[in-house]
Amino acid sequence: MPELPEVETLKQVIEPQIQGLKIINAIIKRPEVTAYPTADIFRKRITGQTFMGMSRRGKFLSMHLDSGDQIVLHLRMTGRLLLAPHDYPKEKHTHIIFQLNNGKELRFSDMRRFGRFWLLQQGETDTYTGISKLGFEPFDPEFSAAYLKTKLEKRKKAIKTCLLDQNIVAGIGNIYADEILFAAGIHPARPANSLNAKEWESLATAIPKRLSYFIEKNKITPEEYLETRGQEYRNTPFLQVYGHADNPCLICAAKLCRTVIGGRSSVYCPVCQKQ
DNA sequence: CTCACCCTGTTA
DNA sequence: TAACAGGGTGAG
Repeated sequence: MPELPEVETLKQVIEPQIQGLKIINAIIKRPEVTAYPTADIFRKRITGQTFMGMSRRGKFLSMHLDSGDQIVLHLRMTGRLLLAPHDYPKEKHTHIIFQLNNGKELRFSDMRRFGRFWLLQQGETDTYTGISKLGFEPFDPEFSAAYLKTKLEKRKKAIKTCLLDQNIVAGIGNIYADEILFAAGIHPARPANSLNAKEWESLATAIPKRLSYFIEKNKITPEEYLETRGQEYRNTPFLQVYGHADNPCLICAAKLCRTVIGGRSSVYCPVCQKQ
C-alpha cells in the first residue's frame, strides 16, 4: 500500500494519538511478522513501555519508546496500522495488537503478510532493518540534481529502476516513480546514463515536489482514517498517469502507454516522455 | 539483468 | 482461471 507520502500520512495521523500512552500488552498472533528479535522477546521487551513519538525514514516508520528502544515497521505492500477502541471490530489479517492504557489498541494488519517489525534496543547498532543503507530523503537539503547525477550517471539501468532503488533516494515506490517521471518529462525506460544536465535538474525538482504534493493530498483526520480502516488514504484521483493506461495525457491528449520495466508495471506518455 | 518468491485478494 | 497488485530480497 504505502510509499513515502502514505507512510508520512500514517505518522501524522497516528503520532499525536499515541504519544504518552503505555503499552500494557502486545498480542502477536503471527510471530513471523517480527523479523527481529523473536516474537516472545519483542513482546516482553516492549510491554510496559510508553510511546514517545514516531518518525519516518523512507518507507520505514519508527515508534520511539521511553527507554530509547524503537519499534521499526515496514508496511511493504498491504500492511496497515490502525488505532481503534479495544471493542472496535478487528480487521481480517490482524497480526499484532498493542493494547494501550487508554482502552485503545494499535493494530497491525496485513493481508499478504509481507510487512515486518523490528525492535531496535536502546544503544544497539541497526544492522538488520536496512535503514542504515538508505539513500537521502527527498527533502534532505543535500538531495540535489548533482547528487542524482553523481550516483547514477554511469548506470545503464532504466531511470525508473534507479528511482525505485531505496539506496539512492528513500521512499519512492512504483506509483510515484511514474508520477515523478511524467512530471519531469522523462521516459521511464531511459538508461540513467543518457540523461542530460537539464533532465537531472527536472528530476531533482520533480521528486520532492510531487511527493510533497501527495502528502498534502493524502491528509486525513483520525476519524476519517478510522472509518476507512486505514485503507483509502491514498488520494488516487490526483494521480496523473499511474492506473490511467490508454487514457489521454493531461498535457497533450496522446494515449498513455503501459509497459513493464524491471518487472514493474509502468505508465507514461509517449509524446511528453520521449524514449 | 531477469526471475521466483514471500502471501491473499481482486479483477479481467 | 490466470494475471496482477503499492515492496524487497535472494538466486541464477
